[in-house]
Amino acid sequence: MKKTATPQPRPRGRPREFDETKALDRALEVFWRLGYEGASVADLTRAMGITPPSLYGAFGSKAGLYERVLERYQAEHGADTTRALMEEPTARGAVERMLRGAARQFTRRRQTAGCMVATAVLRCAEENQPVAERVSGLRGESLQRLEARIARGIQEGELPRGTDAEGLARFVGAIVQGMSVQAQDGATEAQLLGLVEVALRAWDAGGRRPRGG
Amino acid sequence: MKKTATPQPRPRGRPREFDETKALDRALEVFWRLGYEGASVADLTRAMGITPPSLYGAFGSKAGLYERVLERYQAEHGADTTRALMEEPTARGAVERMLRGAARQFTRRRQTAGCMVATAVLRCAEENQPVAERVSGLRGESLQRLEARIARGIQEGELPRGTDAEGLARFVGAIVQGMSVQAQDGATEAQLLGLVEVALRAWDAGGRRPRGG
DNA sequence: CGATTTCAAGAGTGACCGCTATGAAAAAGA
DNA sequence: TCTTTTTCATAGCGGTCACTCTTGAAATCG
Repeated sequence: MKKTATPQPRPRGRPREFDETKALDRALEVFWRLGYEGASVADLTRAMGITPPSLYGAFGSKAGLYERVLERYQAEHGADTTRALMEEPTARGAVERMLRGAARQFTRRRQTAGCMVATAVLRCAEENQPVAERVSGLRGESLQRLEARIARGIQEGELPRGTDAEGLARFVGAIVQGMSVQAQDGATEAQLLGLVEVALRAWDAGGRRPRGG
Repeated sequence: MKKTATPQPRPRGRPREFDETKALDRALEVFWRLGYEGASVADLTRAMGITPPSLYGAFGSKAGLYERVLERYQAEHGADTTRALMEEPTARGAVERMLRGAARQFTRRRQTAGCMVATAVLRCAEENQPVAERVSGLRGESLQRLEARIARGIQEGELPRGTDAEGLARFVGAIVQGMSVQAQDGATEAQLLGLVEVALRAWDAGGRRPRGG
């Protein structure tokens, strides 16, 4: 059987010598560990195994590379969370899977602790403000998705009608962000799971108005 | 009546011309807003109204200045939290006062959003690792104080005997850290208070083992 | 007063920042 | 083969980094 013809003929000039995806993964590791400002172009090129002109030719700028890295991070490491929200039949189940997953993911050996987005570029020099706003926007989108899933839970009768969807979403978001901080401070998976236990009991009491003093 | 003799005679050489406390407050604002790495010595000296030699003469280094700023931050802005833990008769009351206070404090107008310690220097260049560890240590101490207050609540019978003090402390700490992130992302006091509402209901269910499915 | 001590300011230290000009090398098209 | 196109590595751009040398002013001491 004939192989399908390669859809795009080989481009004109000298072919790229490095694997863009692999280089991106190396850059991801560096940005994750050192942060946007803490990672210098020299750190990045060393890890990626390329020279500065290659980096700028392929990604435009340090900020452009970071943007590509963020996309890759969300596709590779944020997929579990997204799937939890999509696949689980209940909002409660989605949140539980999300939080337990985060506890494991944030404390994986051979991987930088914490989340690359939840606690990234919180403070930075004036000149890097656009990057900070980009990451802040990603956190906002996460909160939106969470809130939408909760709202669906209310509509489907899983949660009481008076439930504060935004408050609940911000609550869950805060737990994830706090777990990311504590993971970076050295917390173990077991310690984070203890935290999650308390949070999930909160969820179970979350929709209703407080019952008394 | 004679005044008590000044305990320390005026020092020999030319006296310092700038007010160290005021300069410290100006530096605090800059570090708070831009972060440790994002704040350059030029930013700091401009805000403090002094020249680099004066800064280095008085504080030794950028890291030394940051250390002094952290002390001042804890004394000035962290005092409410400390007092809540000390003064409130119940752990529950302390946590409630702490969280509501944080919601207001993290969103004060004319002040940088979020906490200067809860989400500071999470990622940084290799060379600044000691600073990151210092701030991480401060967060650890906060968790310790929180856990101790909760343990006291258990001992005094306020909380059930089986309560997971560490899990509960980490839970409350995560809420504060998450609130700091969300405040920096633009959340309002009302939004953070909604989050706190959910968290406090969690607390009320927090000590007990889950009651069922 | 002169001597001593300490501070402040201008000016600049080498090193590193993000980024790029230059030109050789490697592919395709003619 | 020869031109065109693109990528590569060397080398280095102007600027800023944290930090300090040098000089002279402002205080106390004898």
